[in-house]
Amino acid sequence: MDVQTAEAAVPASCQNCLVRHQGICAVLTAKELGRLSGQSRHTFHAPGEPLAVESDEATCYANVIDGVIKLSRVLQDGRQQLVGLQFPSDLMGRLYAEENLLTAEAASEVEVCRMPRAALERLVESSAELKQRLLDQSLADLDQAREWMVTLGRKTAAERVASLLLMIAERTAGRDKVLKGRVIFDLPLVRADMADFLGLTIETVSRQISKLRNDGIVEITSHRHVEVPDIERLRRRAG
Amino acid sequence: MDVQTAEAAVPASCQNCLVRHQGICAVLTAKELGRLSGQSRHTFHAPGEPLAVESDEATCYANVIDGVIKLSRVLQDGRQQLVGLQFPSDLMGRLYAEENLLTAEAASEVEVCRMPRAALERLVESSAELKQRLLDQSLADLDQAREWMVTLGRKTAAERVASLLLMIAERTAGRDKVLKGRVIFDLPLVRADMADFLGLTIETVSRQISKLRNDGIVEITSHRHVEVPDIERLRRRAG
DNA sequence: ACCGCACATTGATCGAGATCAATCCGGCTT
DNA sequence: AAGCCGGATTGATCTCGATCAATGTGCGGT
Repeated sequence: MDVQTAEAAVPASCQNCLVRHQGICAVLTAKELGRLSGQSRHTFHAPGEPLAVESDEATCYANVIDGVIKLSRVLQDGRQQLVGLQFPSDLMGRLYAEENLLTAEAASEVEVCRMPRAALERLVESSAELKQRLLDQSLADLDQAREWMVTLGRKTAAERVASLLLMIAERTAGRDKVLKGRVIFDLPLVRADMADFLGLTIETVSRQISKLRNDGIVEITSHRHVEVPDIERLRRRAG
Repeated sequence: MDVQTAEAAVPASCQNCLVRHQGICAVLTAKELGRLSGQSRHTFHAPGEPLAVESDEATCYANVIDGVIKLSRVLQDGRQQLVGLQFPSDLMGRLYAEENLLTAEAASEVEVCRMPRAALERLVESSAELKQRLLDQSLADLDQAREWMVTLGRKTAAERVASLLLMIAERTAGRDKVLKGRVIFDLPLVRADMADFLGLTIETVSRQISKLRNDGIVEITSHRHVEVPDIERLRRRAG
């Protein structure tokens, strides 16, 4: 009964949310969820649409519901580097930052749940579990960022492209299909984004993908749809 | 009086510690410090000595007292990438990790204060301030790692070397001398380490340093000692 | 003072990936 | 169906940084 009443108290907007039981929402009580959802709004964004711009004032956090968001930094002369991707249930926004350190834009069609900075930060102060969750998340993000430093600093173009496909396959696994080693997914990124993530040019990314295709490591139809017959072979290519 | 008695309760080993009022120790009470110091031991390490090895069991955390520690990952074939540096008052060790994700080794002569994993983790559970400090630290580390992703992915060799000198100058400032724009410091890294941090070769690092010297951006005597007459000029070179 | 060794610099050449330049392809509009 | 347009592929050439190879330099030991 308790469970049912508690669940009944979950706000309607959260009831059938795709990430209700993932990410930060997983550790919130119905009451906390209620408080937060009162100040949150779901918004939808087309590919390329900016959700946050570097050095703008940071006004809100956003929980990713669906789609993929790319995080990037640009140098004065326009050179761009993607520094991370955010998948559903990831929280977008650097905790405690007064201004955005990164630019965030929709990579694919995206749905997010935006909430004001103060609302989340207050909740963090009152919920040790939430704070723990955020600590765990930032530690995992740090691990990932360092993993990419190795990719960017020491891997060849071929290994970089394989590493990216592998990373996306792994983060997507479960959401899409996996049949005894065969992984199927859709790339959330266009070639230019892949190049900006990997510190390469579009042409080099394209050539390396062609090579992977010729070698039977991946099967690609329609530029975005990827099938990996044997994920271990891909892993070996990733260095 | 309270302050004095509290301070008197600070364990002798912490009383004149160089980082007593920095890093995680800054937020600990005399009592907490006492509990922790009972299980801690100061150790000294020569350059090159490993303090933790990738994929070994993680047995302890270590607070850096003096010197610099390099964090790195190596690929199977021996290619190496430094993914971070730890300066005095930084805590070495990935929170909650059962095994080391990175190799840590002394870059210079190093003094650390080692404590068992369980001791620190228990303390984190009992001190919200400590947990907050660790959250702040991991967020800052994440910012830095992403900053380096830009350097590794999109900057030229010349910009990378300038970026590294700048970073070390900034993290060292205060510890060493700064006189109206002129920054003086000692490199904690040999050329090979710099190359592994920047995703370059020793030769390229050396050539770029020579170029900076010829252009009057830096003055270098004895390979390790660096003087930067105008830090802003260096910053412009860093892209 | 000399040697030896580790680290650093400098030079010559090579090659992976960038750049420049055509196509190519699939989805949309008219 | 034709035309267009953004993204992707493929090819030719160039360039930055890697690689290969000496040479230089400072420091500790004898």
